[in-house]
Amino acid sequence: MGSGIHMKVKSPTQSRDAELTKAKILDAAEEEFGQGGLAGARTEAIAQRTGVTKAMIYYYFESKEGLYEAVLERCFQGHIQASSDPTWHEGDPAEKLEGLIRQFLARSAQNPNLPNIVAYEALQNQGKYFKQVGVPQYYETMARILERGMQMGVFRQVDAYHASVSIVGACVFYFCCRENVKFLWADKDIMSPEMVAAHMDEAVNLIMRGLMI
Amino acid sequence: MGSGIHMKVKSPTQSRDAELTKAKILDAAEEEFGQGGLAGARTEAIAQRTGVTKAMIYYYFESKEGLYEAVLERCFQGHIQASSDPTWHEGDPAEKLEGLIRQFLARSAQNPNLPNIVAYEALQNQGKYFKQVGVPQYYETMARILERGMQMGVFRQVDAYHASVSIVGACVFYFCCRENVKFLWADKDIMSPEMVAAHMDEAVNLIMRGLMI
DNA sequence: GTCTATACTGGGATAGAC
DNA sequence: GTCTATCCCAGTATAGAC
Repeated sequence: MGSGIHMKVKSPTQSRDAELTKAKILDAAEEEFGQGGLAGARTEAIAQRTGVTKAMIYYYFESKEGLYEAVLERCFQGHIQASSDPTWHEGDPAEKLEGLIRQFLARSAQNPNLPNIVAYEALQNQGKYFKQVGVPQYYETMARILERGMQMGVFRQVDAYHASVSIVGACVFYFCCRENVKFLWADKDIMSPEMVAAHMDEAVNLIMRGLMI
Repeated sequence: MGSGIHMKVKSPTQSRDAELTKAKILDAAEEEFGQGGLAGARTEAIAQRTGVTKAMIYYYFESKEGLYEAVLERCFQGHIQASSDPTWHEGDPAEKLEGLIRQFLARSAQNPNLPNIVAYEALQNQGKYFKQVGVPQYYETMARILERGMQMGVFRQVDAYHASVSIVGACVFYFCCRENVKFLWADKDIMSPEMVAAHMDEAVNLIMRGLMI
């Protein structure tokens, strides 16, 4: 998963490994940005999580914004790469859409920072960095599956973009507003595997049935 | 709507009207909290919008948190009062649910601060103030309509709470993440009446069809 | 490459005059 | 009831030693 360029075998056991430090900063930053967004995150907190000093952050990423961009690129790479797979546009559109949605839900459940960052990006930064990283193309992929499904008579007639946004909303709201809705399940952990599976099934059913002819 | 206690008829025309000042602060604060949430809002900005000084905010609301609570109570009062209307639980459940959803969408469109505050509450405050103000009961109302619809055989069998969350998500995501998705419509204003109406129809159709037997 | 120390700024909150 | 002035903490960013 590393760049592979840095394969020094004799690297000393001491804490002077640039790639490792960078990676640790990115991990900590993702967590912080997930909690406060770009504006709310504290560089001091990121440094403390990482175990280095604030100065290191500026040494490697130049600014808070630079770090934020690096985090965004790294953590939405999965979504973006997945969405550019041409096989989404072959075979049964209903099956493909369900696959895309389930993958999306699985990623959100596995890393709850992602949904938070999505919401914060819109609220704090007007989606500026998102556009830069190429997230909008994810919606394009979904819309294209919908278009093909309509042409093939699998889906009813909808506005592909509006529908895509509503679909993503039905999936992601549970995660990014989990702190608001957790009160509905006093005795359960909202991110437990069982609860996540239940949300997945409910959301997928609502969406797929909502689209069928 | 005022307390009624303060009914001085001979109040001078000069700018020394407590109720008016309070109301102006609340208006400005709602806007600011909509843009930055509790943590991100700046009291200085609220004061400037209002045309008074920061000191006034503390004079009337004691603290930033106090102001925030007052804003929340005022601006979600509509949702909460509406949801406690017993007539939601009479007549055709499908019709009632659609009515509730359309009302919810209309309110969100009319005051886009609401969806933003909803999201910020979850992200920044873990829904703490929301619970205080009684927002969770809104979901209870929706869940109850769903339950009755299932009993009557109008809706298919779903988990009423999970479904409610997905429904709200499908409705509200368009608004609170409008800055992320605006790029999908390069030439249109996402909050224009036409676009809002289109979202409404798509969301309502997706949800209602998704629930029907 | 990593640290300590510090310059600089912004923002919440309060004291006290009017 | 409203203002000005100010305290003080927190947070970004940098300089410079090691």
